[in-house]
Amino acid sequence: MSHDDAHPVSLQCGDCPIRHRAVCARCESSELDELEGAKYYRSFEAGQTVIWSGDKMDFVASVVSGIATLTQTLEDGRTQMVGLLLPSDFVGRPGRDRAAYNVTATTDILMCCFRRKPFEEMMERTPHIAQRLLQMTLDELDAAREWMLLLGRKTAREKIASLLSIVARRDASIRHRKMRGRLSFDLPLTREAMADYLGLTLETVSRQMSALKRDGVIELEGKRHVTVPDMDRLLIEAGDDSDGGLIA
Amino acid sequence: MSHDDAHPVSLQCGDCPIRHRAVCARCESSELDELEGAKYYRSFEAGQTVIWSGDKMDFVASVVSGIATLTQTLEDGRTQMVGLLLPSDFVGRPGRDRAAYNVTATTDILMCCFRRKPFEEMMERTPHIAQRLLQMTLDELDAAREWMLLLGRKTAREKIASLLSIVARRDASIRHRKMRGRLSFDLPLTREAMADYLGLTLETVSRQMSALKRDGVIELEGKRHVTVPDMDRLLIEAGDDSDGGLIA
DNA sequence: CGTAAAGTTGATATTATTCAACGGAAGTGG
DNA sequence: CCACTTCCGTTGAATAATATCAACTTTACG
Repeated sequence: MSHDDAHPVSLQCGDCPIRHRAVCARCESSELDELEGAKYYRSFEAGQTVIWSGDKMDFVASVVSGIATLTQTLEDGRTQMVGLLLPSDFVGRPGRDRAAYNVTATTDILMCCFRRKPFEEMMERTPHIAQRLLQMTLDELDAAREWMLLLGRKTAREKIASLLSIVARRDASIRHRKMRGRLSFDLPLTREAMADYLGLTLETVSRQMSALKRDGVIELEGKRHVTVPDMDRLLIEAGDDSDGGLIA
Repeated sequence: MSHDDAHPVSLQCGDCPIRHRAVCARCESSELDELEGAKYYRSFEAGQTVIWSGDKMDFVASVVSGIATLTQTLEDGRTQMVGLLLPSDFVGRPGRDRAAYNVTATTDILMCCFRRKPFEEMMERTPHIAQRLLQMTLDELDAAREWMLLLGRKTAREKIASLLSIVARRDASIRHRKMRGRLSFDLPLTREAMADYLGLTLETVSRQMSALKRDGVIELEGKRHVTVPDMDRLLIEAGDDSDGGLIA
């Protein structure tokens, strides 16, 4: 079905780049040892489908590196992205054996996997895992609700500005930079993926990107590299609270 | 601030109508005894605000009866409903001391409350509560993502049909009826609340309700009582998968 | 090069919003 | 009991926003 696992990977949990943020974040060393023994890695190339909605899903996983998307579709092909999976994010649901969404690798990705049944048993025995998963799920629920506001009530221009703010924020957080003044980052999404995220057509995305560029809110080098001369200006364009914040 | 608690209520957990669905669903009788001792009831009248986004929130609660809404707003007043709280649904987030959303009573409601700190401590000790809360949160996340598809990609007519299907489904489930053939139910929302839920204006909601009525998809008695002569027809109008399903 | 994929832009069509007028039901006070 | 008001809902006409269809450009890549 796919050429994942072409390059088997081995990584000690102690050295794992997502050790402190993933579902295992709260585990103690003895708990980590058990996970260490059960885990296995899978990798997918950019563009590959990890799983189709409705398919049997006998594993759960954490994204170690790279970006994947969760999408839902209507019968006639209209599609809506419902989540963006970044390193440390969790895929799959304990207690459910079929995927509820399509999962697609946007860049090359590496995932740390566990067979579902053993993971579920481990969760029963290990409150630290369940606690962390609850916390992560609550965060995702907040993010989903924030996105509902965007989808239901923001204009196309505000939607684009919001997406750019979020990508900028994530990038600043990874590189330990402040969210002020001049910032630049790569946009890991095609115009079509942006459209699917924002509930727009790709033409509208393109037009609004051009408009933001024309108005000096952003600068573009090539298609994917964005520079924001004034972050506050972008946040205002996004229409969020003046504190620039997601959840209050 | 409000005239809640005008009629103090007392209810044994064993007799509680949401006993088997709420956050306490998995608790054993000894655990229930502990909850019994810590709980208190609050009631709100239709239209009252339970809590404002950003306010200090020192309790968590389950909705026992009635309906409440979770909404988010933009500075200029645009508002989006991000959740509908039905009996057994949980309000508040362990580990967070400020409300992230506005909570408003749509009908008169009764809530079973716990002070937040004691509840958090109880959760640490009682995996049954944490497990159930995780399950409920995952369900809410699925519902939120289903709603994202609606907000981002459905037409106004499909949005209305989807909302009616969901209310019909809930009503059928409560009254133990099948989702087939002729069905009728009360709509617990004003046109404005429907609009806030669906990311539309109230005029568009009104027009589409009229259109569905004109086309024979629904019948209306008064403004709030809806009869669906053919449920399958409504599901087709909603644009969901032919199996009529939410999550696959 | 030549081709495919991604992106841009223009013209036009469609959809939903906005602004405005109006109708009916429920509640209030004389 | 009747005017009066308010809230909720409906409908129409004009407008604005976004989608659709289509042509064309740029970039990446064999």
